[in-house]
Amino acid sequence: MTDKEVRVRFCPSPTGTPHVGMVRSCLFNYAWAKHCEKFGNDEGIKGGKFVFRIEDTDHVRDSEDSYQMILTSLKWLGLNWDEGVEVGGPDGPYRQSERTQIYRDVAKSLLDKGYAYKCFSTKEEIDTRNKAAGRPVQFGYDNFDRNLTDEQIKEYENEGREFTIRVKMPQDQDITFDDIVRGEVTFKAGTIPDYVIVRSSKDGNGDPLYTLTNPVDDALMNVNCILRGEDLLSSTPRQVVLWKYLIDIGVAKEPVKYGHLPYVMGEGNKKLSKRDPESNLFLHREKGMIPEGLINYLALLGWSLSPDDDIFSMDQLVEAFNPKDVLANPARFDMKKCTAINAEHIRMLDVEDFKKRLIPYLHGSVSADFVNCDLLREIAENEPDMPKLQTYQALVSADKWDNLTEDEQRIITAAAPLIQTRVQLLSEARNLLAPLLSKEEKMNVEEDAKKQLKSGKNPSGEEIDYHKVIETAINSLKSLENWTTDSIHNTLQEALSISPEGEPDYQNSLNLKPRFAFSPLRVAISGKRISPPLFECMEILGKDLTIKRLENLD
RNA sequence: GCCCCGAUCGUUUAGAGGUCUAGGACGCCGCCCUCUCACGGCGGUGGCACGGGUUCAAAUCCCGUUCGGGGUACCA
Repeated sequence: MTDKEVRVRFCPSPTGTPHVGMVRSCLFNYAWAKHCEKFGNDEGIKGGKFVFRIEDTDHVRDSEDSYQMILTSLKWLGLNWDEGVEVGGPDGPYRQSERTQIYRDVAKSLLDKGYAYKCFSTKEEIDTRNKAAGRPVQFGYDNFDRNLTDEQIKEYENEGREFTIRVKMPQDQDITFDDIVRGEVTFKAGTIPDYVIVRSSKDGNGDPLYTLTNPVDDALMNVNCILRGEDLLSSTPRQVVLWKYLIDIGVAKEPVKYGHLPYVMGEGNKKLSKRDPESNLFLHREKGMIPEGLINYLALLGWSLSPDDDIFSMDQLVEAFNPKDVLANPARFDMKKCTAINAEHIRMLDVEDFKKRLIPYLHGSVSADFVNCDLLREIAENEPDMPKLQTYQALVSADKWDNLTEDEQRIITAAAPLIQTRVQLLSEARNLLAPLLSKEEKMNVEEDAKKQLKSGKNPSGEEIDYHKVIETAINSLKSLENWTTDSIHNTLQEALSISPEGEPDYQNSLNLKPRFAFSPLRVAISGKRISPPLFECMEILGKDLTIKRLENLD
């Protein structure tokens, strides 16, 4: 079975808020599994499975909230797994906290076979020996207990001393493996000391550590392709060695390939940390990144679809993706480009789809009681590691369209096509839609909009005050029966503006250039310098409200 | 200290010895379209870290240097 499919996995530790680097790793694993499933890999193996396992062996740092958030994230992004937590599979359970006995058994086998040994040295003893031998403290463990005699071991055990279990690293040969992303990587012989796989205890049943649980589970779950972060590159020789031992004791069946994905960096040259806002997946979501946009952008970090096309769908990614094409050098997360890519995907959305995705971002502007996203920001800023899970989940919850009033539905339906090219992030819709959703008869004029309220000159040099423009507009609109965008446009143009080129001059027009004619109206209607198209806005607002707002402009 | 990884416009990416006076995208600047803002269209800005090799020929291969990153945990 395992020789017929490529098996990859994503195995985060549930610590803190999901971040973009983690998502990118997950994405590439997902894409490769799906690619192999649909198109086969380079060796003609057709079949791919994506396993999702949780590595919760660090009881201090792990949290249930974090686990739930990871689930929420992957579901939101559509990165569905074939085997793993929640969905099950042949090699469960998929949470390491439920697999402790498995690791103990493997550790025992390793000990019996002589691939691992009991280490009674304490940290202090190791440091003391290093100091005495003139070695720096960073030298680390000196493999001292490897050569303990049976008598010495007995003696320590009788004393009741605690011991860890360490894996023997070959000291006389280089360790080489072929990294999918980086090519051949070699670690010099003798540079890696024997390492701990089980925490200290008196009976050898201490907590198993990542160094053991991770390779053991990969072996047991028949994973044959490991795509993971660059931070794990230097622990790979240890795993390469352990993997050989695991094959010998029958835990692993076949060799495994490694591919180390480059870091996602923040500004400058520092790794994107959990504290950086742009690393926080939920913050991106709150700002109105859509899954399509975020996935597209993240895939672009270290990979590209083609020389001249930056915008692509998950299907295109799956079809083209191959980890051997991933670049080895780290990439910086650029919010501007990420936002621009998101904007492209927003524009590609079906307008019905677009308008519904807007709803969670209109809190405060519509009647229904939606999630307060400002709370999310507050949480993220103050407690990046301890977010309020329920709040996040509320944002994920079902479509709220039906909770809107009929009037709100009407307005949003009419306005959605007007703003679709005007937002890069869904959260920007709120500002654009606010004047349309509001029933205020007098708009509060924003500071930079006030500058638009200036006089214009007509062709004969006569100065026309904006009050005159508004008054003329009101008079012409009052008698307008057919309240549509086109008729409003025609009416106002004939009353205020110069006639279009080639047309006869208007008889009773103010003869202003369009920007002088219409800017004051925009300000009266929206209170803003920037708004959706003016005449459409007027139609949506209706005649009464439009005229009221014009009358109430100071 | 030791080990490992990396280096093309501001950012990202194309480039696997000649097609490169280095291409695309985002950003930035300008112009056009235009009721504002966008969208769309057109144009511009801007880069092979440095030094040695190999070769008729190097962004591309090799070696150094520099700079950046990671590891050197009873974290993952």
